[in-house]
This record gives sequence, structure tokens and C-alpha cells, in this order.
Amino acid sequence: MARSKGQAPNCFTCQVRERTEWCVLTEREQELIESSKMARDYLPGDVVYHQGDPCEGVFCVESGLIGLRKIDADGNSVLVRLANAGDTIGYRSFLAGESHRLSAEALKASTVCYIPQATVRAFLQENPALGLRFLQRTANQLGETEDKFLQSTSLDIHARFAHLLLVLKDRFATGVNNGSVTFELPLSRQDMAAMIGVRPETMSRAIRKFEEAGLARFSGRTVSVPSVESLIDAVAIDY
Amino acid sequence: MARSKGQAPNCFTCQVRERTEWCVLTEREQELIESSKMARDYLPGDVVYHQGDPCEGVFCVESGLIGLRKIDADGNSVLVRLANAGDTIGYRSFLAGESHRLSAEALKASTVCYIPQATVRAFLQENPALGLRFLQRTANQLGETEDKFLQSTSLDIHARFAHLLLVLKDRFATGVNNGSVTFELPLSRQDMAAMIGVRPETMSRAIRKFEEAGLARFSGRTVSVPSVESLIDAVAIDY
DNA sequence: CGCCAGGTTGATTTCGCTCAAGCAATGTGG
DNA sequence: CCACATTGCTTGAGCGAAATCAACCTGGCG
Repeated sequence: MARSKGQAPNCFTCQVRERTEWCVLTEREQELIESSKMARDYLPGDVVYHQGDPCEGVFCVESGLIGLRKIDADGNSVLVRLANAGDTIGYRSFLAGESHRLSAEALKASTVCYIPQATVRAFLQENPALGLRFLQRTANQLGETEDKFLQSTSLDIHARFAHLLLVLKDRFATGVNNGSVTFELPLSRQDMAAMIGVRPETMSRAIRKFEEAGLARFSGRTVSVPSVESLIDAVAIDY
Repeated sequence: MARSKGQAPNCFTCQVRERTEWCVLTEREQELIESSKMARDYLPGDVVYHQGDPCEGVFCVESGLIGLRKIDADGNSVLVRLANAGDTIGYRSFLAGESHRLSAEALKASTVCYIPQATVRAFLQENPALGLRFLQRTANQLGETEDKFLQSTSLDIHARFAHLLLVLKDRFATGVNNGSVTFELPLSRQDMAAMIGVRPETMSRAIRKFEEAGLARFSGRTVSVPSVESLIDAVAIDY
């Protein structure tokens, strides 16, 4: 997965540019960002930034997968969000003018571009469209996060787990064969547990229950869902 | 609290303008907003907009207090956020291009200005500073909401309740006498319960425990906290 | 080979939910 | 003006789901 020499990422040829907020920049601005950014490769487990680090810029994921985690007081790490290729991370803390509230860690081999604070700030001042794109994104995430909170109090664990699997399916499943899907989870059980707000032991039992109910099969990090339909039902139905 | 005739709110003389996102508008833009906005008074219980309504503009709270709630599938209403004078509401759905995800309801007698979609959109396009203000605000709320989720899984009910009281204190307490505070909660017990994600019965018991522990006294909607210090301790300490 | 982190499983406990009853304040119709 | 419903809050009893505690297994790695 390591980048061979001479293939440094370039904003103009970047495959994911159209999916990023930066696609609204003018040609001239793209040049500026191209010259001020710095790309780096990360292997799974590598840390892009640490919670508490001063926020000196934002990061744009060119490829791979980044996990954003919070380490709580007891030292437990909680996976809060995933960032795909095309996602920009670290901008929340940047905008709020705080140090990083979360840590960013590569879950797959990834390439990430660093864009320094000064560049971002300048663009935001002069190009309203850029801020608007981030605003839309942040507004959506806020809605999702609110729902997550509401679900954590109103839905039981199995419903939340079913919901999580559906989200992960949408993100990581490549194809669907008449209702049946198989895909690879880039997550540990612990991370999945944290995402729905339960202990690892409880996650384990939930997995077992889902296997017994024929809702999904788990083998290592490979999941197969025989019927997406039944999984959707499981979100609503209390059983 | 009703507005006497001839005192229609005016953006130029608005007391809270400096605390709103709109303070970055130019003189000319202020004129535009002044001429396109529509003010209305609301009594406690009055609804500003309903969850599911199409979002046709945003609302700026001039005075009073607005509660933003979500009605879940079972018909339970969950208080998600409070909006003070100076807060703009409905902009999340506006930005995400959805219909309203929450309902807005006056908790105190309030005056709220409606700013139509077209006006807001035009300003956002032309004045980067406005979008940035909203961006900052949304970024902060996103962080708060994330913390709320994490707390709901890592902190027990008493810690969450203590935390809630501290937040409400900051919002509604006027003065502090050597560590002791008394203030009026504009919320029902049910709303407080929903805010920390518990049932009303559990809220009741928590209140009782806090009184027994001398952490706070409750009489109707009046709360007095003898020692803010001990309340802060209660957030962390498990007892 | 032995160590260790991640995962599974079982036994036990506990916290908060559910169900149910009672109470006070407010409202409504006869 | 009183009888009665309604709504919000409190309290108790019992239950159940998930946390905790603990043991054990597995695979990777020095």
C-alpha cells in the first residue's frame, strides 16, 4: 500500500477531490493549496493527531480509512466517527478554535494531506462557498449525532447493533446479491462496542444472538448478512 | 410580557444583535434583513415550528426562551436543546436542506423574528463572515452533542444530573453568593429527565437523592444549590 | 516458548425501567 | 360552586438488561 516514489498526491489529479469540500475552490486557490499542503502515508494504527494536540491545520483523507476516537478519563478509547477518502478531519476543532478533542488514527493504510491553518483561514475568508460546504457537512453531522444520542436512550442494544451494521454495510459493502451482503469490517469488536455505547462483553453476546437468529454471520472481521431486510426489521422490532 | 403596539422589534435597535451571528452583516445588509424579517410574540407552550414542517427560513430569538424538542416514534417528547435570546434556530435543517428535524416551542414568553430563506441564502453567498459565524457555532454544538453521547454511556445518572444542573445554573442563575446559588428552572421534570436520557420516575428519585445528600433543594421549579463546589465534585465522583 | 492483548463465556450484581398506585394542582362541565 | 377528569409529579415493588467480575481461550509477536 506504500506509495512509490514520485507519486506524491496532487490536488489537481486527486481522485477524490470532487467529493471533498475543496472542490469549490478556484483554479488559483487550488494551486495555493497544492503548494502549501503536505501529504503523508499512514499504516494501520498510526496516529494522525492526538487528542489535546494544538490544532494547527486540517487533514484531508486521500485514501484509506481514519478512525476518530476519544480517550475518556479511565483510558477507554471510544470510536466516535469514521473518515473515508474525501473526508476532511480536524476541522471541527480548527473552527471552534480549540485543541483537538479527538484523536485520529489510521484503521487501514491511508494517505492524508495536511493543510496548514493559515491557508484554510484565508480561503474561508475569501470564498463563501467553501465555508458553506463545511457548514452543510457540520449541520448534517450534528443531526446524526443528535439521533445517535436519542437512539442510545430509546432503542435497545440489538436494535442499535442492527442499525450499526446497516451503516457499516453502506460504507464498506461493495455489492449486494439479492438481499445478501458480505463485507470486511475494518473495526475491532471493542470499537464496535464503543460505537453503540456498550461493553465488549455485551457486544460479544449481541453477535452471538445475531448468529443464532440468522441475522448475520461473523468470522473474524468478515460479516455476512443473509437478508438486509431482516436486519432493517430488527432495528424497529423489539424481540 | 406582550409587546405594546408600535414597539415592533427592529434589527438596528435590537438589544441582542451583538450576540447573534447577524452582527457581522454590513449596514446595507442589516437594512435588507430588517425589511424582510417578520417578528412574532409567543406565549409559553406556543409552537414556533413543528418537526417535519418544511423549512422555509430561520428564526432569531429576540427575547425569551425556546425549547427544541424531538418527538420520537412512541410520541415521547425529548428536549434536545434550549435557545436563548440571541440564538438563531432552524438553521441546521435549513443548511442541511431538510424539513425541520425538531419542533420549537416557547418555554417562556418570547419574541422571535422570522427571516425568510431567500434572504439568508443571499447573505451566505455574498458575506463569508456570516457563514463562518454559523460554522463556529455549529462546530461547537457538534462537540457538545458528542460529549453528551459519551457521557450518557460513561457517566451514571447522578453524575449526569449534576452536570445538567451546572449547565442550567450557568444559563439561568443571575448571581452567586459565596458558592450558593438559587435559580428558576423554565423546565418540567420530564424535560430535565429527557435531557439526561432517563425516565421521569428516575429523575424524581435523583432529585430526592440530591436533596438527601444536601447537594440541592427543589421546590417547584426553583432550585437552590448550597455549594457549587460539591456539585462539581458530584459530576466526577461515584457515590 | 511464554507473554499479552483481544475476544468469548459464565456467574453475579446492580442500576434504571416498568408497572402500578396515590397525590396535588389545574381545568371543566353540570 | 362543587364533582369530576386531567395532567404532572412522586413513591413503592419487582424485574430485567447490561455492567461487572472472573476465568479461559486464541493468535500474534518478541
